[in-house]
Amino acid sequence: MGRKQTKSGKIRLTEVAKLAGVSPITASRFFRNPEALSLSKRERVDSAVKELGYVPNLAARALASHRTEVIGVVIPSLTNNVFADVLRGIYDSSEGSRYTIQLANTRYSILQEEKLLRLFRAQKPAGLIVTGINQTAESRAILESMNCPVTQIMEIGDSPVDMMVGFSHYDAASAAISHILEQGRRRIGFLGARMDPRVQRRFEGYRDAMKDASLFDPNLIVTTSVPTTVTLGGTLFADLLAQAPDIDAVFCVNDDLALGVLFECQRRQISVPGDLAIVGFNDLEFTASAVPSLSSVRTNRYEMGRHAVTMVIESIEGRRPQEPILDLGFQLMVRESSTPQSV
Amino acid sequence: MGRKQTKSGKIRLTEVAKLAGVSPITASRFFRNPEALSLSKRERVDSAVKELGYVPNLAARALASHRTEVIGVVIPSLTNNVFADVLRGIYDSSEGSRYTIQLANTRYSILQEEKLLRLFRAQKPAGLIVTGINQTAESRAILESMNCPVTQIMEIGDSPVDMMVGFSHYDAASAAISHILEQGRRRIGFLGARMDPRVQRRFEGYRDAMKDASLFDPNLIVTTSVPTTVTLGGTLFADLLAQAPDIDAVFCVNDDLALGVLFECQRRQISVPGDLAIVGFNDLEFTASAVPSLSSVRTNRYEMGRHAVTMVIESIEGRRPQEPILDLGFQLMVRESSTPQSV
DNA sequence: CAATCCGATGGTAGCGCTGTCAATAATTGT
DNA sequence: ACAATTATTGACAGCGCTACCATCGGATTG
Repeated sequence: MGRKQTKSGKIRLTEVAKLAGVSPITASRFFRNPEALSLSKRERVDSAVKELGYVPNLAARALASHRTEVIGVVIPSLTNNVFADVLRGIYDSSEGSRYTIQLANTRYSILQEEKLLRLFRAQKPAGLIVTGINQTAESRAILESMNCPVTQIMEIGDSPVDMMVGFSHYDAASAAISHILEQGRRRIGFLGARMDPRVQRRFEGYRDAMKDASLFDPNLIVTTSVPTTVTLGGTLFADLLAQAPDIDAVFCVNDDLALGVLFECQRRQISVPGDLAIVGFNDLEFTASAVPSLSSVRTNRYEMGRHAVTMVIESIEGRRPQEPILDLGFQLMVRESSTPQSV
Repeated sequence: MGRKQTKSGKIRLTEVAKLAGVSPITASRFFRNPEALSLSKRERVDSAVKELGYVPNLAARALASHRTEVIGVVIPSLTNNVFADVLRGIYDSSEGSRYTIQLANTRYSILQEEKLLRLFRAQKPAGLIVTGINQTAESRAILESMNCPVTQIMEIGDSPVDMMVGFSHYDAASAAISHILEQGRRRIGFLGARMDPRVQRRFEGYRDAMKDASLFDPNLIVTTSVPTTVTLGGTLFADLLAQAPDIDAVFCVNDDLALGVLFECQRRQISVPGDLAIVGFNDLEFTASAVPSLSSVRTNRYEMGRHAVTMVIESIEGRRPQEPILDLGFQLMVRESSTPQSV
């Protein structure tokens, strides 16, 4: 003790080992499996590490061990608020751990996804988190050939590549429609933008719920492949009104569209919920303070991110979760926009 | 040609070199500096790479070269829409390049920032992008000791660590206030949440503009350190009304707050812009379709991300930009919420 | 035509760490 | 007390690539 690192040379594991009076390999084990060391050596290495301010060289570690401590995350969009929340959960959960998050963005392109997955496979990540359950056959094959835990997020289905965290978009949409029907509304419009597989599932939930009630009508439906915005909500709603002027409710596949509809109603002096009920999806923060407050379906996105990372890490470290499929469910948030006016 | 890789062994650079009939080091140069190869060898290596499906081992490369191809990005928040746009620019710009983005989130903690910077320094990134210009002395020292290009984003100032891309929050806020004053409003409230350095600068812009007009009054100011939300906008506005019932305008440090104010006005039947003008900041998408549409200050966030990456990469590759400071400016978006009612 | 230079190529020697397996010390059962 | 077993520890080799020279042929020059 009392020695200082003054030489120009950087500190390698060897230096730490020398100072601690152990072999390099023992020092190495200190990081990977400290329990395997005797208490005395562990303490000696520990203080040597601190004294020298040693930082492991990750490249060398990866090269020697044929492993990395990277968890790959593949999401389709960075713009979408929804993924921001998931990402926050992912980064928060990874923080305490030794693992690093490597983010990749497919921009909703299937080809891009395949490319990215191939890239990830080449880098041998410790784990992988991918969005959705509708990978192409090719992508799925890559995922299955990947020699690491994989968690699919955002939705759940029958045949996970490995693990899944999400909820049923179909059920969530059905629940929303049931709620609107219970309010006595009959002409329920559907507004959808960027019809990715999950939005598609919400549509199916809507469609089947309407069919079950014998209220299905193609005129009630307006969709587009354009990315979602608040402004788009207004535009689509205008289209919907043109197609079906007698609607008394609208189900929007996300809250941005719902807000756009609300604004458009204000513009056209359509009373909400008097003339029209609105229900959104995702329960973004603003829904609660809109006037009238917007009903929505709460999805546990932050938790989804957290769980996904936790499951992957546990799995990497040999504690694979009992249940590979985790259903985080949803909560219907009934607010003013879909209930009788209380004034 | 016509040979197939069937052996179990993975493809290393050596295999590529053998197939191409060159030495490994020449094959290596093919990736780093193809111009240095003769055309014939370049073609031979190229086809060997393709035939074998060779993928470089990045860990080995990093270990041997003492460099990585990672650009670190340090941002204070993942929740904030503003950073989502910047990130999109960053990821989009990095995509074509050989560089990988490594994202880290300080959650607005100075200590966390120092920790992350230290971590990055240890990993020798090829470049670094950090948020803001108010690093602690310690952080700044780390940045300066970092042996790579560094770009500070979101705002600009006098003494860049290396490079900067951003705009003047002070000027942007001043411009917003001037505009409101031009509308004949005199009692202009200030609403601020999470007073980070940039928000602080906007405040100063507001304060000085008000002082210049001899209209400054502490009662017009409501701020909090709580993270910003739409709901919070309503709450702060209620506080402001209690403090200064005679206000005729509000400048909000971001659009979420502005939307919250708008909703609160709807709730209280305060006419906008009749009784109250509202101006937000950032020009998020929804401002244009709100009723009334919300005036705001457009900031070029996506471009900021793009430029930051480009500047860093150019700099890494020896083409350092002439001007280390890039001012992306802002645009005052004047909309209904701050102009005379046109009805 | 020799002296010089330059562009293209290759040989050697690691980068810093960990996998494998052998060696040694500590512990246990009978 | 002694063999058998289990915890600790270490030696060695090598992961896949590139830095650093050395080399070599050919173009340039006077």
